[in-house]
Amino acid sequence: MSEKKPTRSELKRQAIIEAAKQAFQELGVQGTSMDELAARAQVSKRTVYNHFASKEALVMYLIGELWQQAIQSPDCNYNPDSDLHSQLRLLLEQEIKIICNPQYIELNRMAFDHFFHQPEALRKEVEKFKANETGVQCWIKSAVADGRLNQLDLEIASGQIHNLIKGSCFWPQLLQLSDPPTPAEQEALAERTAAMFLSRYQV
Amino acid sequence: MSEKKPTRSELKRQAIIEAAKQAFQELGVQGTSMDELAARAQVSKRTVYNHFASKEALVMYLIGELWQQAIQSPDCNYNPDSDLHSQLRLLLEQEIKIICNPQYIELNRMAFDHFFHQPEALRKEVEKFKANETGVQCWIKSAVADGRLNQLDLEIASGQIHNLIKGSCFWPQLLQLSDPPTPAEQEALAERTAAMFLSRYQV
DNA sequence: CCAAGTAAACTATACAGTGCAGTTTATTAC
DNA sequence: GTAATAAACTGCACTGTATAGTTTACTTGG
Repeated sequence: MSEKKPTRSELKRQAIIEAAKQAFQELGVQGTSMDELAARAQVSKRTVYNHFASKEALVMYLIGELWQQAIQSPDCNYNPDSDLHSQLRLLLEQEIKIICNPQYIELNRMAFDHFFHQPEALRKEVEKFKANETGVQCWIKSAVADGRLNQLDLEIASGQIHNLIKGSCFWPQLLQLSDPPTPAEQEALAERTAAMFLSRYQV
Repeated sequence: MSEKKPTRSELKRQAIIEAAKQAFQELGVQGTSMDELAARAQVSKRTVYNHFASKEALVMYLIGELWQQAIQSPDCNYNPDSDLHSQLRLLLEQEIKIICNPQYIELNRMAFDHFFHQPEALRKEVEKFKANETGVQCWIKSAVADGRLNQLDLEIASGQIHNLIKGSCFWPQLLQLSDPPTPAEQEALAERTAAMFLSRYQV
């Protein structure tokens, strides 16, 4: 019974947030008026403004909120006693799964929409996501130190991996040019990316 | 003397087009009002509407015009008697040069801005650009037929090359996340992309 | 002369955000 | 239980601004 009852105010707030996520994704931030938004949330426009000082504030809140969910990045987990290929493949599968997550795409779509003409602000937002790329970098570093990969430029090598991945399952989805890949396609992508990377760099 | 005199009307038209290119790139399509545009072109707003029936028509005209300049794709040019690596490297350098062309980026930025919330129309526009990718495909096919590359899936293999390239010199520039690469950087990109591709697929 | 351009006012619409009077809901006091 | 009270929600009219596109009366270059 420590379960709390959500107050009415809380319910309205959630309705607004939910409607905003939906509408912003569907119509774009620019394309969604606050009247439209209030109608979707079945809430008076005044109430929207009681919860969020401005449209901008609402957008920034959503970006911040969704951003939180996407932080957790897979660990390094380099294992000196096991096959490089299967290790890398597994690591990439994890990264791919995160990137393919529709919410992750949504967030990026909204952020890009909002920031498309503010390159400075966009740069800042995107930097946050760079954190997700450190897992692979860490693994590569370990494998090089262990003498099982040739000397390489860490930035470039990990960049190559991420370009191979994102080119298939991030950019096209961001622009809705293709549907998100199925789990089977995700596995195939991890497989061939690992294969290509190791062909190039494995000792 | 067959050199023609641009009529005044022609001059005005060009001024409008020039101002539009500039303004749309700088402020975005949405962010540029027809008043602003006319002011930049030093032309009365009515004159803009005499040349272009609507803002939409102007945008579509620009997309079409710029698009024309970007079509010519490098030829196949597979040579059975020469080094694979240097051939591929050269081919990629050509493709990279096209992709890095600021006008090419501009065009895509404008198109994406305009079409971001019309996935269907965007898909159609982007398909036109797919033509640019056939050069590499043709080369790969020739090299495979010549027995100097292993069997491979053509779509996937050429996709890998283009993902490696675009991840470095298209997507980031499209979103103005980084500056266009210098010629030296372009060469390095061609070099390491060719190297990676051949590590994976060369016999 | 006249086709084209010009300036400026005008129409119509859309939208962010505010003000306010009245209503609902939840809490507290009796 | 019920009345008083505070807080949140509602509906709606309203302000101010931005912008696409039009109209009109006037000018000018070829």
